[in-house]
Amino acid sequence: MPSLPLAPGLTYYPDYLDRPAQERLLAALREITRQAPLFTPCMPRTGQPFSVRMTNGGRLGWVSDVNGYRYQPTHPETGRPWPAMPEQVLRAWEALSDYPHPPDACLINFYEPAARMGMHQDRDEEEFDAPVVSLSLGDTAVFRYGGLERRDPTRSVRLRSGDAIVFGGPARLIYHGIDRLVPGSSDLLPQGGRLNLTLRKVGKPL
DNA sequence: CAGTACCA
DNA sequence: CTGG
Repeated sequence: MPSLPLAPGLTYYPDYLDRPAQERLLAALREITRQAPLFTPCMPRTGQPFSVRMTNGGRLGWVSDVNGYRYQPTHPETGRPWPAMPEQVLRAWEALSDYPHPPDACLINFYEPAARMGMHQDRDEEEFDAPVVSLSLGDTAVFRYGGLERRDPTRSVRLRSGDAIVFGGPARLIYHGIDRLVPGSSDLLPQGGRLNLTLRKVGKPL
């Protein structure tokens, strides 16, 4: 499996999923969004909505509302438990994470063509020994990454449908975000847009 | 215990 | 970029 180090601990796997695998994963995600509809998260304190909508699979899901960021076992609107993670996603974690326990959470972010994600760190977990594994589906995204401090210099790379990226070791807590999508860059999603899955181990293993 | 994946 |  070809891979490129973008920075120490940050590894890029171009074309990790071939087209048939992307289509199978998309079908599984449609089933998840049927059980657990996309919701619009908002910023703590201000209530400013995100331009990205999200849902989750797995034991825990990441949510954000006026009260803050957290992981919780149920959907914020339906109150039901999150659907199971797709089998494919577990296989990707086993292949890419080099971590001996399964992930607790699969955050599913849906980007409409104009959606963005500001620079942030994934630091709401307890277990930073486990990496974060990210899978991209649909339109190409301009992904920006920096260092452990907000002011550190940044670089960008385009993430295309089927690409994977792993944030591990010294890159586990780097700042990263999505500047924009490249319109019309994929025909996987009929209406355009992008799905991003991030797999995380939230709690310390028993 | 505080912490802004937002915006200005 | 920083602060709210």
